[in-house]
Amino acid sequence: MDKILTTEGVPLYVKIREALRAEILHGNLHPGQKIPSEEELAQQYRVSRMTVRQGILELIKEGLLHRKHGVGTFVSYPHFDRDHTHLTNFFESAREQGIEASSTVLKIEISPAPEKIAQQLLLKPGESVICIRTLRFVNQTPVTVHDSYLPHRLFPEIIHEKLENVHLWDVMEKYGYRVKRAIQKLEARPASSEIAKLLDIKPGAPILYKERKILATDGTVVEFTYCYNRGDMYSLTVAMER
Amino acid sequence: MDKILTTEGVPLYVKIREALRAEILHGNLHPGQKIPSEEELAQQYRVSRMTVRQGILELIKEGLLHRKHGVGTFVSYPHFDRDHTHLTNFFESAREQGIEASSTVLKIEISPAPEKIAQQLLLKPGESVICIRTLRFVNQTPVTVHDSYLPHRLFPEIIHEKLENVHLWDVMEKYGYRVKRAIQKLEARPASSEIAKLLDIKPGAPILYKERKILATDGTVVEFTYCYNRGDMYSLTVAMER
DNA sequence: GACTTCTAGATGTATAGACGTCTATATTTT
DNA sequence: AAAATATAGACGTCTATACATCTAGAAGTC
Repeated sequence: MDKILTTEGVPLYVKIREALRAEILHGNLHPGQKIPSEEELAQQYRVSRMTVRQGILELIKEGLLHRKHGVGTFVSYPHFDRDHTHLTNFFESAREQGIEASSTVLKIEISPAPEKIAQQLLLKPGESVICIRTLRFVNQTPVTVHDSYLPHRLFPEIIHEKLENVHLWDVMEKYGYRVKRAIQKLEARPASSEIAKLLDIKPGAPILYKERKILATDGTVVEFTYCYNRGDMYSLTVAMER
Repeated sequence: MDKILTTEGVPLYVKIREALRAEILHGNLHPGQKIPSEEELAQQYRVSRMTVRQGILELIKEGLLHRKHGVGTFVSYPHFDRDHTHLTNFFESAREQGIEASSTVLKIEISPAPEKIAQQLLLKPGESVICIRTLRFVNQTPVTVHDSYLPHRLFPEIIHEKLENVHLWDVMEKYGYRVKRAIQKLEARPASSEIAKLLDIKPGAPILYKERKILATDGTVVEFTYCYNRGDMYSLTVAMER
């Protein structure tokens, strides 16, 4: 079965990588099965072993294949993706789980960006930002306080929008920015008296504290938010890969 | 400055990778700066270009370097280009940041799996598991308690291994399992008196609590761990996509 | 001055071959 | 039967070389 790969302009190792991926996806190679050795594939596709190797190594990095020195290369078992890698919208995921969710806006104002915010949003010092403090409820119980900062330049009219019970991200889409990626830093912190009062808990009670940077599809930083989540009513599940 | 790397048993590309890492960490190469070309490094270290390339490519995968076709290879800016959103090995990432890390084993025993553990590890009820409690230190300060559960069947002799100051994942590799993926559930919780004593904090102080399931490259569940991290000394950064 | 073209330097792709190291299995020895 | 040993197969490391492609800046042209 000598295969000749004729498409031009595509590197050979990419063709081999994709050929292997197709074999796996179509079930010709199934999970746990050993694939042909580098040498065999090299002969089959009439390329050098190093070229085959480069293709295989990329599939290993992706997690589709794995190998063991001196033994061989094998197809990995697919992992059940229970939504973990994905960024979810508070209202959407609450609705999916049949939970009642709502939100109120406690404050909204325009002011010059504090230094840290300017740095995170890639703004010039003093450029103006919209600051929005919201309180979110699950089944009428307050669970989260958000202090969000958005570049005023990108969303000039947002203060006139209805923001109650609406997700900011949906509003952003009206301005042409679709949320794509979040980078979140997580810590456990004691509740300050201010936050404790809002969340109806004791000062010092554990808070899941998040600093969150949101990027749009084009890479623009559209939001920076401090999140204070009630420790006893909030958990976050994430998947990470090596 | 022709460098001869004499240590035996270590691949050349690893030596070059570590030499470059050292240059960056010690500030001889600073963020944004262009590093010597592959050809120059090859001559400097007296190896072939492909060997240099392999070392560089690994640092790029780590996020320490980045490159542009036709231009050159550059040192990344920390906390900006550098990707700290991947699953990291405690000891490796501490070393990369120049932080002193250590760990001790408080308990190790073999017992039948509790129901929840069996479910998470995909074991039959009552199948035996290895339970390991470790305490991790950063600069001599205790920061994390781990209660890890591994299927006994997969790692029969692990209780005889040296586990102090060694990452479990490195030991697992001896048994042919390479860690690939983690699914982690995060919460903020108050410290129990037991955990508080171990971490040298007050009971009730905030803990970043994690339940962590670890999958190997072939998809096997190799570990389930409860992690108790000191809230004031531990943070986790994750990236999520829509 | 503005535009186009050329070129040096850097990374990207690809080859062929050599030898090292690891693992499972078959073989031999005890 | 059990243990030690040898071996074949597969991946891991490394070299030397060649040419392709990309980018920034230099050189030339209008």
